[in-house]
Amino acid sequence: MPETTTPTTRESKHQATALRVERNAVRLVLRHGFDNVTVDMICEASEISQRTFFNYFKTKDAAVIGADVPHVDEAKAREFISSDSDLLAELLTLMMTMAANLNFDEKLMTDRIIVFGQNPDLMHKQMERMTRVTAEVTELVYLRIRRAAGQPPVEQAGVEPAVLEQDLRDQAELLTNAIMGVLRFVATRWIPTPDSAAMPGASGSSEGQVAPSREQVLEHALSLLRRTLRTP
Amino acid sequence: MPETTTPTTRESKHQATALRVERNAVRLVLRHGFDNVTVDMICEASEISQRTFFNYFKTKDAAVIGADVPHVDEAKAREFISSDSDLLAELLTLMMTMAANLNFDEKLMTDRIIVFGQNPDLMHKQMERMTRVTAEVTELVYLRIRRAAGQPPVEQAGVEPAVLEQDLRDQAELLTNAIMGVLRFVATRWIPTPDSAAMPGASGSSEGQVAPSREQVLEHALSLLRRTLRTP
DNA sequence: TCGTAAAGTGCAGTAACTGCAAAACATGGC
DNA sequence: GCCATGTTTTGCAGTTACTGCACTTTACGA
Repeated sequence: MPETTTPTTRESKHQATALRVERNAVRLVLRHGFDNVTVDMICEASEISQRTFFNYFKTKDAAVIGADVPHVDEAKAREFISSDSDLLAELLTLMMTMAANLNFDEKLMTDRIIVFGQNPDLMHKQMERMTRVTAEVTELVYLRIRRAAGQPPVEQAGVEPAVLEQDLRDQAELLTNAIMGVLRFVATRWIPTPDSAAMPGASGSSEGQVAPSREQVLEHALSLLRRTLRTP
Repeated sequence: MPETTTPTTRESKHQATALRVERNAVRLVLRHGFDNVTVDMICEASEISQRTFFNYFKTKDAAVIGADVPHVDEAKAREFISSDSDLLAELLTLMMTMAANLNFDEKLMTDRIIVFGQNPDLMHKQMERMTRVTAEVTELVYLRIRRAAGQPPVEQAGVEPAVLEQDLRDQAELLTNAIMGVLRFVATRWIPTPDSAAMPGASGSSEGQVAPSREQVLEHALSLLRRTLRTP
């Protein structure tokens, strides 16, 4: 029962193949559109059999939007829970860092975002994935607002601590879901403008502002959100 | 070119068949689970050929979640735009009336909701459908908040009315997306409790509150939302 | 009652996906 | 270097959702 064998060949080869397939998938979809790309095409380009493809990815979608499921980073989670500044901003940031995952392949990531822009269905799939971790995020929000409410879990005067707690849970879930919507909004603004993708240089539009950075978009969305909430 | 012919036989027969298929689809899915129900099974139960099935419904999903796409009612839209009371509440109500559509078959509707509860994928599909009308709703919200802001479309002092208008559009879109999240939350609470579905009478749980009505759930969500927004 | 257009159907084909069992391969012990 | 062993890859056959096309049946208006 050899524990940590050579930490490489087996696993790294697997990862290399997965990455190659994902790249080919995204490239092909970018060129021909999702519906016009068959699994066989991706397989041929990646030099694997169809059966192997489905060993790597559960669905055709998965190859295009990426195999790795969004998840919450431990450290960030702790930081989030114990912070006391802007809840909305920090929650939104947290969820964005989940979406843009560990993948350090910059090209692949931006290409993917473009694909999302061109193919709403895939964007939905991605959002659907996000909702799979909703429960986790909700838990984090709950822990934070409970702490902020200054309540040790079940210590309360009267007869109904359970009710109050449930209310906090509901609030957490509600907030998480709402922020998910905001995230969707942010995502749409985040997609590279068709112009900027085509022409890095000035093509005719006056401003040199190539494509809004994540931070810019997020900041804009937040200020907008705050203003919106203040109005009614 | 006869305009309004007999308003019945042709069309009503079509609707009757569609309804029959939907009922069978929901019934079968409820009994066996979505993945264990084939289109052929639905066809056999409904006494139509598979080819006809796909003439009625684009996908297997469509038969289960219903053929009719959510849409905004003209009258309600106008009412919404010109109202000045609680924006959040009215927007949420508007979207809920979209989801629960014209179908007057009570049984079918509740069964469907149960199906949604048992099969998250279908719930997602339904939400995805909702997002298809996001643009429309956004437009309504925009019209309302623009009116509330007291701005006739493009009449403004300085050089940047376009910017202000775009900001209002962004606000509308953001709000719509966020409310969609709230709607999702409401939906989860809306699903009949497994208990109440099984046993109408008292089975052991103390309260006689069988299942929260739509109004109750909505009211709860709204009060929760308001409290949540006041806190941070 | 008949002609026409619409609705329903059979059939053949494509594409995503699954299970199974054989083949190819990598790895560690000798 | 070579063999035993477990893992990965693959081929193959089958299922299911879905589509286009051509043909039959049906409903409707004249």
